[in-house]
Amino acid sequence: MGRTAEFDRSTAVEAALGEFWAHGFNGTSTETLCQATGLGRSSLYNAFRNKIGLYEECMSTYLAAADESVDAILKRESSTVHERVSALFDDLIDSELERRAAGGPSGCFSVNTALEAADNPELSGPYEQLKTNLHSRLSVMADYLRAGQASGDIARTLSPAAQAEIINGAVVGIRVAARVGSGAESMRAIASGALMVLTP
Amino acid sequence: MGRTAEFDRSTAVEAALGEFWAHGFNGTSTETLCQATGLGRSSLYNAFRNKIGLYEECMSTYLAAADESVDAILKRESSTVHERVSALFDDLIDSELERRAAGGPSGCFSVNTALEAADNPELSGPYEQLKTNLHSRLSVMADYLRAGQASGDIARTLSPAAQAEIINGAVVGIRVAARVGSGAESMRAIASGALMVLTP
DNA sequence: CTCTTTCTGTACAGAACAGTACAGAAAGAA
DNA sequence: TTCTTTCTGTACTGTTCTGTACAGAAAGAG
Repeated sequence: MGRTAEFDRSTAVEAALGEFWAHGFNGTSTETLCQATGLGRSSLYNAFRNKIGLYEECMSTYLAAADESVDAILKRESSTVHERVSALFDDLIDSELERRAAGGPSGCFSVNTALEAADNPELSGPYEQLKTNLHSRLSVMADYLRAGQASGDIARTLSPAAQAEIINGAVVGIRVAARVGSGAESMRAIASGALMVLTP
Repeated sequence: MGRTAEFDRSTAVEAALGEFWAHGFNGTSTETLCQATGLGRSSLYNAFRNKIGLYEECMSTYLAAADESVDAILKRESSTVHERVSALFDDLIDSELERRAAGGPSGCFSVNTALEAADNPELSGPYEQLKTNLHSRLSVMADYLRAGQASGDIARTLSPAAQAEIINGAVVGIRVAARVGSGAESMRAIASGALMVLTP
């Protein structure tokens, strides 16, 4: 059976994610990753193949957690569709503020990756991961809004697909604002703009 | 007086900007910058001090051009405030599509920098440049919208400052969408959302 | 022309980088 | 115990990186 690993894989991935999130792929050295995870070089390369392999696992972990957090809010009972989308923004803004207060990285790991990976063939793997996730998220949101329009919770001024794009755009706007150190009011303003479009 | 330089400074900066824009600061080597600008290492370091010096000059150039382009549209006579903001989005989306068609870098150099520089002390110079520019842009836009509210062109539902944040958020959303390869409809949807908030 | 200054090309120094080789340690299997 | 497998630490390889040294080329000043 062989010697058992001394580290916890998901803890290591979480630590590596923190570094990649803050400093990007090119801005994070393998030495830094060893220190952050507590792993030696051999263990790190043995477990994740190489730097890109580790990055891809960080991305998967991040996307899965993000999806789950959104789903949890959207599936809440006893509230209207509009209220749940509003709760989504509240949750997003709260988590940004908490992460900032805790000294963690601001903004969104997948937006960071999107910008860094767009013209970097080495990162085409994560870039495709991310685009696939974006499309599925937009389509889930559009379906959700379509139901909201049918039930009268959501304005019918624009198509569900367009509204989904607007929500996603606002989420991106808020995360970038967080990254440049904007205050809570700025983020809340963006959220309120998107919500106005949904209000019947 | 000494030997005259064989290269044109602003042409070189433009070429370097293209590389930084596409691949980021960490993703662009000085060797690549030499090739893109056509300068030898000595000339490059002699003219711009170091990699960061060149980057800062790219940033200044980019921000000046962006400011000028926005100002030109906002100062147009013979149209309402609402129409000019709408023209701003049209121009933004057109330029993204054109740049994409021309094989140039998508998205926004300053948003890219914002995300890469946020936790990178080496890039604190450009990061501050960028934040200063953002604040001045928001304040100019808010003043502009305040006048629009007074003249009845712009809805009074939200404060001019909040509306300025919403417009800026939408611009960021559109630029990030462009970076991940989204189509024109996606970008236009985001623009239409922001414009709805401004419509009286 | 000659002198001084500035630019340019080559070649290089020193550091940081991603990834690997290998020996030894740990742990279950037989 | 002994064997086999897997993990871990150290040391290293070759590459790439930013920045510099220096000699020579160009161009105006006197």
